[in-house]
Amino acid sequence: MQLTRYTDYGLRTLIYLALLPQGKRASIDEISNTYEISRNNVNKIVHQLGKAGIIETKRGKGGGFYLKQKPQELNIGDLVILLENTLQVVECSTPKCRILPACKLKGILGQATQAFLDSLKAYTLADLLEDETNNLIQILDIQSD
Amino acid sequence: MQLTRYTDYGLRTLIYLALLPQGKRASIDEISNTYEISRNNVNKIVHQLGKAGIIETKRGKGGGFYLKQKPQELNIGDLVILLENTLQVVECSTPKCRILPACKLKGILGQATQAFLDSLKAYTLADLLEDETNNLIQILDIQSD
DNA sequence: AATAAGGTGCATATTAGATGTATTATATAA
DNA sequence: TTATATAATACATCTAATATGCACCTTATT
Repeated sequence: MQLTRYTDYGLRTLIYLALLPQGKRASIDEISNTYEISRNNVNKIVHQLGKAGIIETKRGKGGGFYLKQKPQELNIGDLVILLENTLQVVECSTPKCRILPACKLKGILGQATQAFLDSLKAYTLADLLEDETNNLIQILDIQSD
Repeated sequence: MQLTRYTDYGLRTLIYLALLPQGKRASIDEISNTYEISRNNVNKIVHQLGKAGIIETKRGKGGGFYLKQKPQELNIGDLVILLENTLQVVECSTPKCRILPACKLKGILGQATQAFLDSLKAYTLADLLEDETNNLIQILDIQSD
């Protein structure tokens, strides 16, 4: 049971953006280089987050993107739902499982998935930033100016 | 986020076994044909369940396997832990994530995974068998003799 | 016009998972 | 003791989702 790297990278991108100084933009290359992840993947993530209204993107020279919402307003559960392409933990229909009409497993697994998401919904992006002993801003080499 | 088919098939195999009349054995071919799933996959599952002491397997003519424990003693959460090869929902180490030492996501996702498993731990194999309107035994064509 | 950025589409590579084939070990029955 | 039916084991191959690469388009700034 794993989330896709896409989802992971999406959350990391948002962590990066949440740490940017007010008014500053990030670029796809910047995120891609910082985390050493594929430029193309970041491209898609940025595009999706932009369409979802979570970040504001701007094309052209001097363009880039930044968080449109406050970190404490971005719920981790909702973000995972947005980024992950499927949350159906078993595939009953293709090929069709013989016991589908009488199967109680679907419902039980659905409940468990809901418990997973509910647990995540107790946190926001802001909760991913706090840390006492280390410093994410330093690790990510985010400039303060 | 999906469980492997292996896990799904493992649970289906156990459902089948739980419905067998006392003293009767199933074979790999029987399970494989009934659910129309790969013989080889069932082979591996049966082997693993045997090693784990959940079923009793017997080689040779007239061999086969049956549940060693009662359905109400087999916890779904534990079964998923047994069958699923990884429960680490993100891979932080390969390649190593830059923010690993300061990352709070790991813990939050770990909690959510635990919530998923705790939800499953409220059920046993016996809970997968009850159903009022349909009849699993009929659907699976399990003979009563 | 040049340049730097995101947007879009498609091709390719990678990998986990699933399936296939073959052989071995074991047990039963004829 | 031989034939047969079964699980155990090992390894090869196929498949599909995911991830990455490449090319080009669109937009904005200088």
